[in-house]
Amino acid sequence: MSNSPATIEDVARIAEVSIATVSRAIHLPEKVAVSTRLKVNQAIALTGYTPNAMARSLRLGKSNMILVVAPDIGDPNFSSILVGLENEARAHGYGVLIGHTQNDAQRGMEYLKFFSSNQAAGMILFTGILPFGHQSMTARLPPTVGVFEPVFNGGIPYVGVDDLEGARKAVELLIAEGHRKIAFIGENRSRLAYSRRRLGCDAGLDAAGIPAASRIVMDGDGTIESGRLAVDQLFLRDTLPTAFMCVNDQTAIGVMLGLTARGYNVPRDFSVTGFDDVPQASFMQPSLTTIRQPRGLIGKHAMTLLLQLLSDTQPEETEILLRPDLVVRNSVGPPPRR
Amino acid sequence: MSNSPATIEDVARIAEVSIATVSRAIHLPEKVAVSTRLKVNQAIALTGYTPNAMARSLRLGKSNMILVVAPDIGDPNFSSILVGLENEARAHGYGVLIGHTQNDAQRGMEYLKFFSSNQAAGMILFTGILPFGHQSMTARLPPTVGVFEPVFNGGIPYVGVDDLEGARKAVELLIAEGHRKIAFIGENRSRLAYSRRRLGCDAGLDAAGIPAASRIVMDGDGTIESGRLAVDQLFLRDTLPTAFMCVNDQTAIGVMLGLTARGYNVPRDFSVTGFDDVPQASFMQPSLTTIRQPRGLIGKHAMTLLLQLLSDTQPEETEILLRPDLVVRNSVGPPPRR
DNA sequence: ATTTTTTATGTAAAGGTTTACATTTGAACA
DNA sequence: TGTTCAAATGTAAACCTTTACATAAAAAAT
Repeated sequence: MSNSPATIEDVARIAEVSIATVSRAIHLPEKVAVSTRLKVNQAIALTGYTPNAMARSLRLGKSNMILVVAPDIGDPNFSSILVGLENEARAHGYGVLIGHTQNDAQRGMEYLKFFSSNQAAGMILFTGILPFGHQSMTARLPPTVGVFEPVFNGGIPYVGVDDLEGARKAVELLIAEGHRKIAFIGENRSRLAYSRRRLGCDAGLDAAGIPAASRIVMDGDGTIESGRLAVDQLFLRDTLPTAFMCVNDQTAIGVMLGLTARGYNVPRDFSVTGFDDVPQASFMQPSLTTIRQPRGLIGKHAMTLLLQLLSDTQPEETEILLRPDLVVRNSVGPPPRR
Repeated sequence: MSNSPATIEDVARIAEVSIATVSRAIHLPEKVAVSTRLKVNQAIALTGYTPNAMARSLRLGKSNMILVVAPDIGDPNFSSILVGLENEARAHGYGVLIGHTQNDAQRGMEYLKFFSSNQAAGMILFTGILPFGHQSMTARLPPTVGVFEPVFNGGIPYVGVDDLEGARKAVELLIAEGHRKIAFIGENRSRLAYSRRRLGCDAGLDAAGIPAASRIVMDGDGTIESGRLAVDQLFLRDTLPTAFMCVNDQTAIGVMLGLTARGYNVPRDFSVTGFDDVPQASFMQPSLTTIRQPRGLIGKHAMTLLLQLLSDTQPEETEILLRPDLVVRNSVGPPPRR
């Protein structure tokens, strides 16, 4: 029992074979005689041998780590997706590295080093923007898959929820409850997922024959604050909606906070919907009606896709859209009589 | 411009020196003549050379990755601590790997492979229990630091908030408001942080001269559900408290949900305090009075400590306790008149 | 019994670093 | 001018794998 970890050579010596045979016994067991395979396995068990991942990666010219880049690790959507990613990665012998950029291109660039230094084989992008400056145009990108939000620069496979369909379900619920004046909160041109949600909202309103002229759209960046702000701005106008369809749950929370602060009751006076179903949504007062993101599944699929990319299997699909489910809670009711 | 990444040899050729000199120019610049240093740096810039981390780790017998193990990545406390850890790690040339065990010893064991295979140099433990079975007693552990909660097995450095002091601040607020019948919700012997909070609560009650006989303690595991359950059980008894001091915010949320469901108003009928100040706490109705965890700071300190351990610097302190701040919001008021 | 084919194993190189040791260079000294 | 010493650089080994190629052994074919 030496105290430094066992190497393949220790195993070979004990099993009385060459190191090549040990390596083969591990990676190509069918190429080695049953009797030797047995000896090798015993030696491995005896020594507690684990292959040195560094030496392996060096020889193979390929790491077994996946870098997950997010602008904000604290995003309530992030952790469940990460769980999905991590499970799937581990099942295939990969580990997960994380990095957060805080929307700083400088920091993004630093993560590129993980690839040039061979520390990571592929990348999962949590937000739809390549975290690198425009230098990245010259350096070719590592195998990359976007999650949660389509990648703006294009050409990068993406796994997420069907935003358009989800938004449509939300607006259809509001229409079914009798709402006709519906405000869309969180218009944002630079967020592709948000644009799609806007499109879904419009599609639903179109289908219900609600004239474009009567629609209200407020800008927002998806933060609680932006939701609150939108409410304040709306109350300055003369026409108020009866329902707020928010681009995400954070915005919806902001809207509800804004309405409550003004003494209104949700859903009696106004209805509110969100999107994402973050954990918080179910504990609001009232609990928030929203669209569920299948976060674990998104992570799983994205990792599968990336692993395919890494093994040079051309994946058949370049955009996987998962089904969004409507989660009906207590923030939606019929519009008040006027 | 070849398409495979530049190696130290490419740099050496261009700078017209040996690879040893290049290596030294990078790691021991003072050992190399100014003129050559210049040539080397130019060659590095020209080639875009980044040292191959695998080769480096192999040679050094040491990885530059830190494994962060948590039972649940989705824990609302986790992400901010992770940010602190990651910032500090990156500033010292380390990367952060994450793993979640879901309290499964089997999974925990798998993460041990990261060390035997040299993929990680040290470990941050997010919860006070070693994630390995009892085999770990034989294999010696990698350099490890606990965060958020002291490690049960002992002997492992720990960085967290001063739980006792924090709990004491919370209970003192309740006492100052006039409460005398205070229930502690979330007693749990296997969670060291929770035990300390209980101790802090008792200390505050002792100091106020509130007799031990009049105290109420309910078990709980820190989940929302356990908070709700505790309320249900309390209402079966004949003596009710006027205030609920909860072991963490999740529990407090559960308690508030339980009280609201029964038609009571917080803080008019009952007061509630939490612990942690999770993001959700400020958006509850009413917003939750709680104790703030300096999460980013905890991460930073923990990583500093671990880095010291890794460089064989014996750290002077083995337990770093950060100051907990009371965050006064709207869930606490005077007890109702009876 | 000899040759050919198949199967199992071994040998040695390569992957990109770091660093102990050896060598060269040039300055300082006698 | 020749000798000594310090500083700067180079050479080569080591870290641990994987795998192309070579070899040996066994099985199959002649």
